[in-house]
Amino acid sequence: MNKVDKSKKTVSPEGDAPTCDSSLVHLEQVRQVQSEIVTTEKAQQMAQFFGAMADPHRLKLLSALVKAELCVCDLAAVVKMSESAVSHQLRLLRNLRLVKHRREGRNVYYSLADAHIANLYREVAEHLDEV
Amino acid sequence: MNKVDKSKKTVSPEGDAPTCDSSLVHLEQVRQVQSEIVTTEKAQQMAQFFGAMADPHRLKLLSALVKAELCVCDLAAVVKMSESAVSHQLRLLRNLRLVKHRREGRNVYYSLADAHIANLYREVAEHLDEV
DNA sequence: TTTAAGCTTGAATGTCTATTCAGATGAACA
DNA sequence: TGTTCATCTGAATAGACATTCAAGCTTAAA
Repeated sequence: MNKVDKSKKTVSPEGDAPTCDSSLVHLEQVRQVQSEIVTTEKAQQMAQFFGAMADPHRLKLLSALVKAELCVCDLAAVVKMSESAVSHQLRLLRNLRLVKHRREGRNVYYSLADAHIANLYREVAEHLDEV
Repeated sequence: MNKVDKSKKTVSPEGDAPTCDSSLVHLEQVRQVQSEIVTTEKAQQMAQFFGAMADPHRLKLLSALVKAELCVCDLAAVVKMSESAVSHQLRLLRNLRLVKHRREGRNVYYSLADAHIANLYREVAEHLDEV
């Protein structure tokens, strides 16, 4: 998770002819691919999403929530973190819509936002077993 | 992407009885879930993987490689980064087996390691469009 | 209405990460 | 063999992130 595009490097201005700073082996292909790749905005959005899952503690929280809806103090106990730390992480997951929450009395219960998240989690877990 | 488990917090030692530092609303459920969640090792492995996709520049590289096999200088041109920066990022992706490479003369061509990566990429891209 | 439990929050600190820069490697070509 | 091109690498700097600590809400029970 980082900023992005405080970059405007010195790369061939993609303007004309086979000019280039440090080559460009396949100019045509570069142009074509350049027009097809993901936009910076979308890439940032995706990076945020992947970033949310790029932390062992958050993955443990998610793997717990795959099993059951749990309140903060229980989650803290399950993953052995302080409640404050868990709360910070849950806020992040909440902001990115990976989890949702509801209040019941003094407790706040968290659960996965939707089935996609669980599926994605499982897919990667299985992918890594294959390799 | 971070270290993990230089943590051993002060949470109920999960050992015995209904003891607990700061409550524990559902002791039984906590025990059960605790036995079912992902291991720390696996969580770290998954975090590394997600971490590899948690950067806009790397996502652009991957989205380019979804379209075509490309050499380093072309990739640099496509995503408008220095070749050095691209090389650093590709090394990371290579180490985590997201991409593979082959040398041809003085050029090194990169491509996606397998179909899983492309699928995962597309899934998340689409998921984010839904919301 | 006091007190406390459950959760959230902001600031501060330590750690990790990405880029840049300079230099090194390996392959091709003169 | 010497030179150039394409890529890689290590060190250093700057920026991002996670946890802790202390304090602030909100709800329920005394």
